[in-house]
Amino acid sequence: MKAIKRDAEATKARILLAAKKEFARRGLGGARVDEIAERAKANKRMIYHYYQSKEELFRTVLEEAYLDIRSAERKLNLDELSPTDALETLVKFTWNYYLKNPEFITLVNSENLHRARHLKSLPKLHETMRGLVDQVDNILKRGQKSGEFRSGIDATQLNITIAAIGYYYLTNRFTGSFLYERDLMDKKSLEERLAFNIDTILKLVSA
Amino acid sequence: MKAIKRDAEATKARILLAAKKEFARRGLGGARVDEIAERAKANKRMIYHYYQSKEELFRTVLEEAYLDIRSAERKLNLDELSPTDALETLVKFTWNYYLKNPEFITLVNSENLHRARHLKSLPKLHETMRGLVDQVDNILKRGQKSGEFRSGIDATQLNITIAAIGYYYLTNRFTGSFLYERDLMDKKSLEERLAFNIDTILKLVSA
DNA sequence: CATTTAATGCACTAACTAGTTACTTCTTTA
DNA sequence: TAAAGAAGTAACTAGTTAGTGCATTAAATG
Repeated sequence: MKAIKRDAEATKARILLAAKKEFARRGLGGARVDEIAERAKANKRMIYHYYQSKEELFRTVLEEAYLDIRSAERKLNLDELSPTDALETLVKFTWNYYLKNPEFITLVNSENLHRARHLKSLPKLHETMRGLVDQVDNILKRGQKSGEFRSGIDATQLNITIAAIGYYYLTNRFTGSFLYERDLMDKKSLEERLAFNIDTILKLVSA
Repeated sequence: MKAIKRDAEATKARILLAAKKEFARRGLGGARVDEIAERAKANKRMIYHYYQSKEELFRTVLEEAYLDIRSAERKLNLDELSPTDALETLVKFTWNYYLKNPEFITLVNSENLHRARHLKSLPKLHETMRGLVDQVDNILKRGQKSGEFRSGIDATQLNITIAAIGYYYLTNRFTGSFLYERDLMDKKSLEERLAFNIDTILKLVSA
């Protein structure tokens, strides 16, 4: 039975969600602890009670973000699809995940600005990541066997490329929309980009 | 004849260079004006004398950065090369520019975190950018005519993709090296990535 | 050489920010 | 039901940071 006025778990979760939004909006350096407290409808003291420091809170947010995207990825069950379908599904998924979770991109950018300092204390993520590369490697091998794909494609490079063509477009949507003088985020542009990305990847692997 | 102890131009330039480095290292929010002054071996008062505010200084740094990459791009004289060579040259150039000027990437990231707020007061950049897209469009048209390239390729999408496959790899080099458990920045990895990128683009356009 | 103009330096402030202290209020359980 | 422990609050601190006022010094000009 949950308490109404006092619920540690709920408060902790509210803080985490608020932190995710604030870190995504302003980056680690730009985020304000007071702002996170206000968004979470919690007292600032509670943040330090549950998460010790701003950096530790960031670390937790980052870990959650990576675990979430990888967990969603696993649910795709790519092994059950044909190699070509599997790859197309992965490209679509990656694109849509970035689109629906824009905070993921900002968090990763922020972490890279800090030279992956926080990630380094999260060794659990290695394994999760290895799984993804193995999965893509598997698709590639199946595709080669069936004659759909050419041989000699590096799974890590392909993975990076699939992420890159979506990530870059979305992370640079503001400067991009300005410089190319078109709204990169309207419905038509987004559909066009996704189609282009699928094309890029399929042409890259095809025999 | 240049003054020795007082040289407005030199001081101004030193401040700009120092600001570029500091903004690239920490982002707009994380950069410290005192640090810029120290790096520039100038008094903080001089920064405000020449650039009015931290944001105005950032704006200037950003404008310089965009003008510099576009100016370097123009020097490639892509129109004098065969379509395939021109495209390969552009992919190589983009990659090497990012590699040698890592601050460009960080500045762009920072500007996107701020929703391209500063860029919006720099209308001059539009024209410079239009030139680039036209140039790539020209290469595409020549390639289609010669039968090397397929038709129906959007120049803006291609441009974005050429930037994306290099940019993503390099901006995420810290998280990437950690997650993929390999040093993405050692000589061999960099060469491998460039080769993969050239391959990706050429397969994308080929007839 | 004298006067003006621009460059430079020091010391300051007003606002902000991560983190803490000291306290109150609620919930659980022996 | 009393006591202990956990959840929550408000006000504060110590340090930092962008931006300035004002005096000084060097170069330009007539």
